Amino acid sequence: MSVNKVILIGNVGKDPEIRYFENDRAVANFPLATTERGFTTSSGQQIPDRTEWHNVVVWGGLAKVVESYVKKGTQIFIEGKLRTRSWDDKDGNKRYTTEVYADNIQLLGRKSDNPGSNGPSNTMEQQMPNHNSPMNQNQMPNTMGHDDILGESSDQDDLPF
Amino acid sequence: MSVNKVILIGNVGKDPEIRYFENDRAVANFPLATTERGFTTSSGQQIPDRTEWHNVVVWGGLAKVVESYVKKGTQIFIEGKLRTRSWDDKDGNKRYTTEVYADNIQLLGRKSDNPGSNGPSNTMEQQMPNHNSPMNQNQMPNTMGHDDILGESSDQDDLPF
Amino acid sequence: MSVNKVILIGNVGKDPEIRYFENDRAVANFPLATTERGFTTSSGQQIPDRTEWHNVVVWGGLAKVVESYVKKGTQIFIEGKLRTRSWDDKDGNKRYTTEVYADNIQLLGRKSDNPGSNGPSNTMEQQMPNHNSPMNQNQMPNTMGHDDILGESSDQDDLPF
Amino acid sequence: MSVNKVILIGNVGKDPEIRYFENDRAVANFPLATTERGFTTSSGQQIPDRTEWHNVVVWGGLAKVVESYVKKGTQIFIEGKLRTRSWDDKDGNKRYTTEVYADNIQLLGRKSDNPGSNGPSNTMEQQMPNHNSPMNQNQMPNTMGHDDILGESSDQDDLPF
DNA sequence: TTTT
DNA sequence: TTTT
Repeated sequence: MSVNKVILIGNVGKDPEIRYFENDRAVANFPLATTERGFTTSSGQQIPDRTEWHNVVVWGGLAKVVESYVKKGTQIFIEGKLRTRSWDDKDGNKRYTTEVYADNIQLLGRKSDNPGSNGPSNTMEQQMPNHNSPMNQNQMPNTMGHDDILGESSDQDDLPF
Repeated sequence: MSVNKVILIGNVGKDPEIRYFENDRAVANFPLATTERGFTTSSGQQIPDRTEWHNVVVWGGLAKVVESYVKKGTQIFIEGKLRTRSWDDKDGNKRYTTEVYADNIQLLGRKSDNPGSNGPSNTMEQQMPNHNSPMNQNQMPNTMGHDDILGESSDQDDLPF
Repeated sequence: MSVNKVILIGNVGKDPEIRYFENDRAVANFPLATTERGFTTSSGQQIPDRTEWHNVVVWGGLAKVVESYVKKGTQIFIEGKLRTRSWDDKDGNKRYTTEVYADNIQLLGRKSDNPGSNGPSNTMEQQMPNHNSPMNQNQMPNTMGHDDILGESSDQDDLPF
Repeated sequence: MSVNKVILIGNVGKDPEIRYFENDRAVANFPLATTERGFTTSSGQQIPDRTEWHNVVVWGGLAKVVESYVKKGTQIFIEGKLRTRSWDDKDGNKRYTTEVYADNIQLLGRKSDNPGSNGPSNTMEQQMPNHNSPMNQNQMPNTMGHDDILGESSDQDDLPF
């Protein structure tokens, strides 16, 4: 009776952080930026570009692939779902963080961008969606303090799209 | 260079709140629940259902349609994008809230579910209507030659979902 | 490097046809109608509603659930992928049919629509995407001759969406 | 009451064909390939890669952007809808062709992949620009406080995808 | 007919 | 706070 789906294409803001748990279970976290192009309204008002940052979480085997192949700057496609978890801040206040749990990741860019293409021919898709373990709930709040600026990316700013 | 898309099907948690601004611009807010079915792991662990709550925001003409036709309990499809905004709490701490800005909403279920359904034939989409040129219409009158009647569908009535 | 995704919400045009193979593998086929609302152009031209028919194919365990719970008239959400297969018509000409291979189906409508809700609490999602078996390629062309009319559905036609 | 959505990421198979009509209306057509990775089944059977070809149709202003920036080999993201049209072949038989009508296209890959990239900063979307009210902008200047630079990303260069 |  |  329900659908909860997120589809993103953007650039990874910093190298993913990977943590391993006792049972060799892994989780990767990284910020992803999507940028909406600005425009000029009919009344002449300039609306600037707007960058949105998404907290991406990846579990299991897919996290290990992320560890190997996703880095700061990588352009990726993500399919996943939204999840908001709560945690207590240092003042004892309840805080909420919304994350994108990815179950499919595609690295974008052409072959010529990826000279060292000798890794696994992996579609990076999870066979079994991870349900929320209790451990999951207890985790620290993450990836809320990125220190990247995507605005300066003159590398991509003169693309027409 | 970017995609930021959310697709949800769920149930509205409470009647939408609508606010109007000076220029007759409207915004609607409501919570939407999506529920993931629980399951039993291979090791026998019971994973319960998990409900996710999404903060939905709707601007402009679509907000007015929401005001008329969406209410607590309504099952809807939403297409939109993620946006995280910050605000300062009473202790001066920066807080973040992630919302889903809807630009397409579809009411689901049968007519009998939607009592107030006498309004405009509105696709509830914030877009230019698509490219139905006359030529297009002529090429494809009714593409595959169906001649049934899909009305009075009391036949959904023994479905388990 | 690739994404091939289809998302549909529509009404099933006729009862699904289910076929079973030797290894208890099942496949279900049915037509699904999506209807785009007509509108009036700025120049006053009337653009009528337009119904699109999709050939939906469902494999494996999901096909069995379809057999039990999907019927003519059912409103469903489908997530799947596009696949075009070829076959030879009686004159020896190569023909092509594009189908939507569903890997997630959600039945829509409210509880009150589904009084007999005693079936499996099934999210109707395939764990393993079906790849194309040779048998698959040899199948007969299907679901191209529906005999339903969705246009007469006065049951849904006065909905505002 | 309906949703008809297609999301593709793939490679353009040949240079788009553009046709112009009397009223300066344009349409672009091109094939797009998506490739599903092969795999080995649990019983040891080798399933090869499988490439799917999609007929993409683009109308209006977006067609002109396609003319300028999309060519054979380009990796693109497409959002659109399915449409099946019929035509009569030379033997008078009715034939059907399913096409993807694109209403949003994003060029993927880095600038260096897109030599002719000196055109308009165009999001290639057939929609009204979204609801960036000034208020919106003021509420969320740069939401999460990043201060990195994501440019000169030569760091994609050893990815296997 | 693309791409990896 | 919804729904099944």
